[in-house]
Amino acid sequence: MATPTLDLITLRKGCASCSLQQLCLPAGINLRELQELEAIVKRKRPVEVGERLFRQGDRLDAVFVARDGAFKTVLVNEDGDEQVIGFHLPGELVGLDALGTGVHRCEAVALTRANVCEVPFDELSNVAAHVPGLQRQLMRVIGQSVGRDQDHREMLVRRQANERIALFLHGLSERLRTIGEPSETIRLPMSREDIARFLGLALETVSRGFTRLQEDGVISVHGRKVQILDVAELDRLAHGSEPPGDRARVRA
Amino acid sequence: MATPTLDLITLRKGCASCSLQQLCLPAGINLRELQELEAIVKRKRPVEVGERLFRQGDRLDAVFVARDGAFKTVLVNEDGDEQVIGFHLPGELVGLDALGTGVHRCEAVALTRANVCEVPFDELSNVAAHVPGLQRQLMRVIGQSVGRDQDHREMLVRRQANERIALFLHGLSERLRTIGEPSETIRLPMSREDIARFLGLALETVSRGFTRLQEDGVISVHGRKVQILDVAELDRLAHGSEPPGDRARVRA
DNA sequence: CGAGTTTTTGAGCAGATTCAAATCAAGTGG
DNA sequence: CCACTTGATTTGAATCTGCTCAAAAACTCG
Repeated sequence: MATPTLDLITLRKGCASCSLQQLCLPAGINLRELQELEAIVKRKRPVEVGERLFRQGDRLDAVFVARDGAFKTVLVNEDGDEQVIGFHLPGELVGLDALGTGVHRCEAVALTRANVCEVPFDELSNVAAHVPGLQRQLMRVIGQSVGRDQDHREMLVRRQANERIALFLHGLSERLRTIGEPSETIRLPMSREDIARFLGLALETVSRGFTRLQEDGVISVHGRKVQILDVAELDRLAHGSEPPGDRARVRA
Repeated sequence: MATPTLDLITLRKGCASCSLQQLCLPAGINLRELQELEAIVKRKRPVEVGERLFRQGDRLDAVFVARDGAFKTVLVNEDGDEQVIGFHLPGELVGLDALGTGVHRCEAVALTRANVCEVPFDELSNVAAHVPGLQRQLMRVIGQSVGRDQDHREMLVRRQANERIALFLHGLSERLRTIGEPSETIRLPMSREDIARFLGLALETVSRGFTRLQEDGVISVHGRKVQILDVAELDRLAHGSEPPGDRARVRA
């Protein structure tokens, strides 16, 4: 319901006019090079909720970027239960998990209806090989992806559920801001269960965490609609300053 | 105490005769290319325990590979306590964390006395740019590094301390095997505290976990000397099949 | 062999999990 | 338009795991 006209434009006009241009692969290359990149980018019909871009064990043949919508990448273990290893917002590459082995270790599932660009990996490598700007940018987006992985781990090592949740919301908000979306009034694309499986918590613990943050006046929650009321406080909680004791008042 | 003669050899003869050749950057390139790579590799004097290869905030100017010994990479937060984000065995690249921003997000600390190869990153990029085999291999080792990050996260999302510990030992053993070291009789290069900070647990919990595994006959522990007695069982625990109930016997 | 460090062990407690039930949101079909 | 179904989220109560603090035991290394 948010950006139907935009989609049409980007669909027609491609990278050059895409609002994500500065964040995505095209960043920092000139027009001629852009055309070369654009020649290999495929724009597919919208992906429906629950559809997969690739599955575990698939050979790496393309990387994907959502122009809108959101994805999760999950690891399904032999018992059939899934572990969420990442959420992907527009402009963030999906599929880099296969770089090492050439085979996907996880699968990418659409959390919302989404439009994606598909970039065949071999061709991307080829173009990158003789377009230094793209090479560099590719390295950069890979690096950013690694950075998000590290952020994830920073959440997971926190021992307090509330810290993990605060860090999660904080990080999500930051990422929304960098892609130019409202970062304080959020409609979460993922369920509580997804969040729980992402944070290594029980679903109920996530729910309680949200409630707790609401009681403390940090956010307001209505199902998946979350509003950040006190950015500074969320920040503080995320970076795990004081233990939740009542010393907070003393220090403040 | 383990490989002093080997060090001398690799020191003199370089990549071509290094036992890690097949795992490290040189894998899959021909002799001429190897010489080109070798020309930029610096081999430094041994690094002492506790020495750092780089610190948080340092610009990325080189990546490192240990020929022997071990490193940890840590993140030190504002409160001064450190989070261990990785352990690095011989042949595994250290320093890739800076790919995204060009600045190191973490610091690399020697856990043992170690010999390292230092590869200036710019020069590596240059050589890689016109040596496709190296380019590919670079991607591969980056990918492997990403893979190890994912393994780490797989540990961290586990909610049971014992599962995390089992997964840790299991993964370490596998990695030792791939570099051709004894994988079932291990001398851990890291302290319980390092492991705890790596797994997001209290140090005591790690210790108890080891003890528990020993009581169950899966491993035998004497301080840092660990012997894996029941590989299959460790595997099973790591992949978190049945909850520790007594159903195990029924299924067995 | 001692001093210092690392590891193990113990006891009590706080926080997260589990299981269960209630509430809420959003469709669907009458 | 409303009652009803279905799925998601929240809340409650009891249990259990892992944490903290404290002390003992085992290693390391001059």
